[in-house]
Amino acid sequence: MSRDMEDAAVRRPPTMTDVAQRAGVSHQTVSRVLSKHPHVREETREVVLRAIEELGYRRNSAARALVTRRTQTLGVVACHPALFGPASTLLGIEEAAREEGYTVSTVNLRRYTRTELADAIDHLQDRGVEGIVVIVPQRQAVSALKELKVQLPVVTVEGGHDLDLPSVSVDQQLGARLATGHLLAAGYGTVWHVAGPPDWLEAEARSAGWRATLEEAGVQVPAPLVGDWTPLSGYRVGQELAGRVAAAAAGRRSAGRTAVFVANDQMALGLLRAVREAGLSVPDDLAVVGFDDIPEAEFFLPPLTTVRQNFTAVGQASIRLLLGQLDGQAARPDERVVIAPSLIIRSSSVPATH
Amino acid sequence: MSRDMEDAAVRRPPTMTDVAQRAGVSHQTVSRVLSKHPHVREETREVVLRAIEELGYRRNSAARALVTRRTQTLGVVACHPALFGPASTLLGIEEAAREEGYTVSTVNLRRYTRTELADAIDHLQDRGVEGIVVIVPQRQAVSALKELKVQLPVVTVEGGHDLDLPSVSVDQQLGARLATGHLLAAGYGTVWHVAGPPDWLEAEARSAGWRATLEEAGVQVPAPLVGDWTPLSGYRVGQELAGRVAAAAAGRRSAGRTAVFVANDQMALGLLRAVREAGLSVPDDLAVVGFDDIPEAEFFLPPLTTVRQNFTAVGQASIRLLLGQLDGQAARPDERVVIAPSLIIRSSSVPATH
DNA sequence: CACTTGATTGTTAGCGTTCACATACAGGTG
DNA sequence: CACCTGTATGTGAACGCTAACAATCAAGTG
Repeated sequence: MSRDMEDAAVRRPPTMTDVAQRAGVSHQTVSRVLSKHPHVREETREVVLRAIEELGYRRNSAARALVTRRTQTLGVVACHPALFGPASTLLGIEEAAREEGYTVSTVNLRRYTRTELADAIDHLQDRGVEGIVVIVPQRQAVSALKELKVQLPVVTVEGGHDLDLPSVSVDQQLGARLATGHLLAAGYGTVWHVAGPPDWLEAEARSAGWRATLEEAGVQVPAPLVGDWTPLSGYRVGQELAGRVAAAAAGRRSAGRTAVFVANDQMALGLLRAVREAGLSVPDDLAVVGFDDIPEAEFFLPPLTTVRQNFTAVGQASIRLLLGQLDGQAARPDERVVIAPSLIIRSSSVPATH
Repeated sequence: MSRDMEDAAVRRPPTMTDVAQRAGVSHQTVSRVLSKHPHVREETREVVLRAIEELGYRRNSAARALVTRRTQTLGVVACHPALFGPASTLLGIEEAAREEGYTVSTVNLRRYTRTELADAIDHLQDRGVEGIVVIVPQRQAVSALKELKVQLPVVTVEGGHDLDLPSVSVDQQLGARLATGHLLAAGYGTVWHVAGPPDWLEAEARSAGWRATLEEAGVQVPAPLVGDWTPLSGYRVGQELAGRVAAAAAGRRSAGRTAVFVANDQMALGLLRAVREAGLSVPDDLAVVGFDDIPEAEFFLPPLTTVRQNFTAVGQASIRLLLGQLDGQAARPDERVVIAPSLIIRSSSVPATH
């Protein structure tokens, strides 16, 4: 009985003191070896390392965190992590963090309500993360975050730059300008626009970039159509658009073919299907440009011209900013990183007759 | 100077003792309130809660973990987390874990070498996770894991059931049978197969299910074509297949149209494009069935018949198994969970002439 | 009324680290 | 040779919490 209990006690993981005992040194020397302190004799170092090896010892992270006040953990709040963009960003963040010796704890939200966001941040703070990256693509979430007044260092991603927090985002306006400009340059008279949901900052910025480009070119700005990022919404909008294009084609012959800039690739996919079903040809009757460059885009029918975002860079930048806040005690709410997207030209925007 | 230092010291987060002092009780009473111990007078409970509120106190998770020996954290090792399947599984895991009061730390691998896997698991163990979910879709990774002999509870996902570890996976064979059977039933004489990379267990199982179904039906089994999951590889294979189908069509008229079961939706997309470009029609000249039901599949041209996997269920099951191991001390390596997939029929496999 | 019982609170001792400090010894310096 | 300097080690005290054990008091019980 007493023996059993002893055995059970022995089975618990070895501590630094156990290692010290085995190596014939003090626990502090073991600690020094582990933290690569310079003043340790090579011989003792080896003895300690051998003891560590033999016992299968690993430092207790909780004890370490307790005394150092550092958990070496960062939190991430994400939404829609099964979509290509968010998932890629998440990957970039995790890799960059691990590179710097940090672990990442993620909380995924189904919807972006104030409560859910608050709960997520609470959860992470309770777990002792040292800082948080919040992916806040929606206006609603941004204002919720503004009211929350988190005690920890926070970096926002895709949340615009209105907040008094360091932020990283892709230059969505630029992306929209590249797309729209490309279509105008290719000789299309009009560029329609299928926008994302109104409260998404990315949707807004892409709309704004599209509109500005048209205005600057002195072209009339058609009323934007609105989708919700899903292929289905793109399909529905596409049906409507196909109708208008067909009517226009019947009305004025050769008045300059029309084009459409769709706010993401998934909606563009749905739109392509609708256009096909309407018996129209892409790009001859309607040129299409998307946004995101999901892996599938190259194999759409036809292959989709689109705007590529460097999600890895976004992830890396957000970690850089967060760690910057952790090191330099002072928060620098003015730090903004803007990543430039690039246009990938494929056949959905290049008429064969060209 | 000394005042500054005092201020800095004061600024550090309040402890349980601070709360106790303010509430006029012992720190232990505060602890009892927090852990919902029954024997606390309602009045004191309120006083304590108010003090907590006023000081903005939160429990120090490191101190808690140190004494309870529980970090309330689980680790996940994933690969290709930007792909739909893995990302969805990850999401399911995180949600299920959070539901149970656990936090999830993720490590993403670029490639599945033994070293990378070992490093990832090491990293997680160093961080004190209580258990690990490993998504091991490749044979190579499974054998690496076998040799690793991790001390912690481990659950494998999509790693087959050969390991002496609890495991969760989707019944890939069944999925392949549903797909192949559906095509045979629809009257297609032959079902080709585009397989995934050979060392992927999912690819193997899907091949096996396809082969078995054909054999059971007494149909000749064509040599499988092989891709690497990417749309590009599907495109290349599709070009080859289109050539054969065209040749066959020229040779024997109406000898029963052919069909192909592609091991994932992305390759199916590439294949669809190749078939189109070859001037053939899907499903009239060639019926296509995919696997995964990615959100885009419904909007392919034509909409893709495919096999849907319930990734959320996979995530939940893996957490259930892992927590089961944590509670019931004894590891139960015999626990297997198999999730049944379902066939989603769309027009890529239903000829219009039908 | 002494005696058990249960509710409510407090006291003390770790958990396994790191940090600050003390100690011991070697080699140079005046 | 006393004295400083730097290297190499050990000692003791936190870190902030929970668990185990006391202690106190009110309410029943025989």
